[in-house]
Amino acid sequence: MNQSTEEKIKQAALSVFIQKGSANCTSREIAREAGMNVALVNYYFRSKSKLFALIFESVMQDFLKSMVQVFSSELPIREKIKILIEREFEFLGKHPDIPNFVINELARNPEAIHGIIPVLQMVNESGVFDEARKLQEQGDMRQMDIVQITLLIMSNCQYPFMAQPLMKVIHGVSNETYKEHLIAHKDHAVAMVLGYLFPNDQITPHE
Amino acid sequence: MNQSTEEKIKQAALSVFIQKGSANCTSREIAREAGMNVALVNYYFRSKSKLFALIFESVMQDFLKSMVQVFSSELPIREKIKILIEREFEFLGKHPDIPNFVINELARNPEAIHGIIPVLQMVNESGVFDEARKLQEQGDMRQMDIVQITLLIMSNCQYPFMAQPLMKVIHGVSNETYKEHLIAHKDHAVAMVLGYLFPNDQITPHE
DNA sequence: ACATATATTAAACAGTTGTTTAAAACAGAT
DNA sequence: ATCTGTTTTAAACAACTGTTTAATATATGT
Repeated sequence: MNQSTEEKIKQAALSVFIQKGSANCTSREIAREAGMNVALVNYYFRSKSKLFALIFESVMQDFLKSMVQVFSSELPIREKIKILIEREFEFLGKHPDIPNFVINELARNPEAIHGIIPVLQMVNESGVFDEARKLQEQGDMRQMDIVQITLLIMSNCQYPFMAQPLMKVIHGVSNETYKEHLIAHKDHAVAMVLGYLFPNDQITPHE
Repeated sequence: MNQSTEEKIKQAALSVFIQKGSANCTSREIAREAGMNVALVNYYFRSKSKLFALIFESVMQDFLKSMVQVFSSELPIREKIKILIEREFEFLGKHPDIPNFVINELARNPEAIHGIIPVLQMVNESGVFDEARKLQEQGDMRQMDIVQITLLIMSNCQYPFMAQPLMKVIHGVSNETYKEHLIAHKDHAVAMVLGYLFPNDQITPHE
């Protein structure tokens, strides 16, 4: 509970930025959420845009960290993909607003681009994609570009969370029902992606 | 070229709203894009939010129209899904910003909810989901909830367009290269979704 | 030509925005 | 207690927001 003022502001900014986006929230809103005066936000972080840059960078890190970690582990490729998708669903269950936030800022906020450099560095250092390519060459994996493999996995993980408001209204289901659909969808995503990437496997390994 | 003032404003509003979102653009910006005075926007549409409601409603219509149309056709189920995905890619190729726009407004703009009622009506009247359920019962289609089938299809169509800025920066590819990836991805989406929904088919029917 | 309704403009309105300023409250050291 | 540096506050700043007003231009019908 004994949290420094600086940390309180960061946490409030994280919450407000993700919920409303950088353009649709005010400095005063962040200050109110942190329970203090507006001037303090600029006292600690110079400007709203500098604070945003800081927050966005850390969100980008969290957003891609789990993916990178799984791939630098020593598991067989099928397990890696399975665990990757499961981890992604676990992460998104806790932070369902992050994909929309990230994609939206990247598309609409020119400043957001700067927050990406350290993430690129992390991804490159991890050698994720090189390893994926290697596994693809030596194995029975379907031949397709790494970009598209990434798309395959991320589409089926992130979109279901991003589209929650749309899906709820189209199908007229409650929050709770949709959460159950999300849980069930995880298994479909694993089975479908594995089934497509490894067409020679008869039955997707279960459990 | 002989376009009425009202239509000019609508068109400018459509463009600006989709590019920047309802919260991140100004009435003056819309007026400037339409080449006229700010006051005219309110003269024709009363307020910014009324104009937005109008635009959002029509975008929602376009957004879901093709999907509904395909399903009320008389094709066999596999063809329906294939054409549905291909149409979706065609539509998104022309309007890549719409999914992000729709999902973002629904998540962050309370007013956007109102724009959905006529769309719901359209979807209900079309009987899309009832027919999908019927096809599922009588055929060899994998048993899964309609919500999840919708998710399967929309995820693999819309996300690749929504994530374009993210993917470009992660994989370091140009606009043109990514466009090629999108084209190639369409076939993967068709094959993967059909392969998963109809597990008894040996090989996905090709062309 | 004139009268009337419509379309368009520049200017103003009150409220909000990010940011700065100057004063106050607080801490710790001497 | 006094000094010193740091934290916090209320108030102010100019710029910008959506919206309105009152005046001007344009079109239309007679």
